[in-house]
Amino acid sequence: MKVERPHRPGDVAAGLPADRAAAIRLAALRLFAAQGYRATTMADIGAAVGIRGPSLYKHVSGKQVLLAELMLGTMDTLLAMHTEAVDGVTDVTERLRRAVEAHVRYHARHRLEAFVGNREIGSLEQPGRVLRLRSTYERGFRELIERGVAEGVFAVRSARLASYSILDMGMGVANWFHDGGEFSVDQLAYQYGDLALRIVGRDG
Amino acid sequence: MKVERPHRPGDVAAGLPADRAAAIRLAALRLFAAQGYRATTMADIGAAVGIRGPSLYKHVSGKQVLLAELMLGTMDTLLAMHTEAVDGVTDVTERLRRAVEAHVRYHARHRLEAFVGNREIGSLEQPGRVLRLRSTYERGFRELIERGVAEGVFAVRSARLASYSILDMGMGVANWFHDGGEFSVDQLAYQYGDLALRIVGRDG
DNA sequence: CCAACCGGCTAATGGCTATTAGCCATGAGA
DNA sequence: TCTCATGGCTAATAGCCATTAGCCGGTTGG
Repeated sequence: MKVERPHRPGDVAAGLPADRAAAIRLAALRLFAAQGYRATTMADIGAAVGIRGPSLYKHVSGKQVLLAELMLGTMDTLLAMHTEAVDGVTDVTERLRRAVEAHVRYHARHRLEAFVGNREIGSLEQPGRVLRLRSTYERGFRELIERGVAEGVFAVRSARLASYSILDMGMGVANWFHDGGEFSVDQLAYQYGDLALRIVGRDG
Repeated sequence: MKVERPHRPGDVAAGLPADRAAAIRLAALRLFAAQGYRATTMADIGAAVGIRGPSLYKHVSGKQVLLAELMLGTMDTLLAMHTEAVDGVTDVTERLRRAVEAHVRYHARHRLEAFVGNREIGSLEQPGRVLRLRSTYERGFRELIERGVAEGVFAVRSARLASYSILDMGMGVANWFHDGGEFSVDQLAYQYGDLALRIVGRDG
């Protein structure tokens, strides 16, 4: 019945999943984002890839695992982008700019993942690992701002408040960004970098 | 069985609800915040006020109505605080400061309402009214920033980005604030006011 | 004193859901 | 050609849940 077209390298870049399991994960992501985890049924996910609910179990092991893998992958990608952006940069201003740009880029490019990741932590049966990764990520920003203050380059009353502000405004991007809007991802990242430097009192 | 202690004026201020219906709404708010709307059962809400699920229907008309009233009340309060804060203030800098302070005060004082309001819009069967109120609220900030730019007092590349940033960082307060922490509500409001003025390029 | 209401309760009702069991067609490899 | 893994399917399992129906003890206004 199904004509299993062989997978070509370009497909992933074009948004077409390589195999059925990947298609299922993508459909789950979209549905979790649009309706929420609990409101999404296995039948919904199945319908989105053209099969019935129970048939999903031939490819993935369950709904909760789908969510858990999604959220772990999200945090891994975010942390990887952060590390790569900041790697080898020692100047604290430049380092903050790059960290914020990576943060915003992530939330614009992976808006559904970010959206689900932020809303559905409570739906995770074992949120510990995800929460730990998130703490690590947040701490990186706070410590960077503290360093900038210690070096006399930044001026903030509270590094904690400044880091929360910067992180929260970047996460907000996932709520409204869409391709083809007023700004490209790069423009957005740059402008949020500016705003972040203003927040820490260093807008040179 | 139940000893209906007469209600005294101080009770509301102490967090004790005036009547059973109010107690139910408060329990629902807490549970919706902690577990999510869909994960919260009528039995849960009943247990939180010491009765069984079906008995709730003697006081409220249903789960969905509980959520809808909650979210409408949330937006009404937020808009009322905003209006009261900026009423009669014409100077654009001062007006922005007061608007931001009201915004942050709301998200610190009513963190559960804000939390639920932001997460459960998708659970509302008729979100139109809430979304309209939210748009109105956002527009107020954007137009205020545009005015500041037009007057040459603020300097931002995009009033839209600046307003989103300010709103998002204020909303983030609802995610971590708790009484007895490092900052009081007033301190928080003031500091976020400063950060907002920095964002719009006016940190006088 | 008593009738009616209030506000509990338990027992349906009607529906939905994740997951498992077991069946079957297809197609590929031996 | 035969076998068997693959990946569909439907039916069954084992719940859970919002809401309604109907019962009943206590309180209270007349």
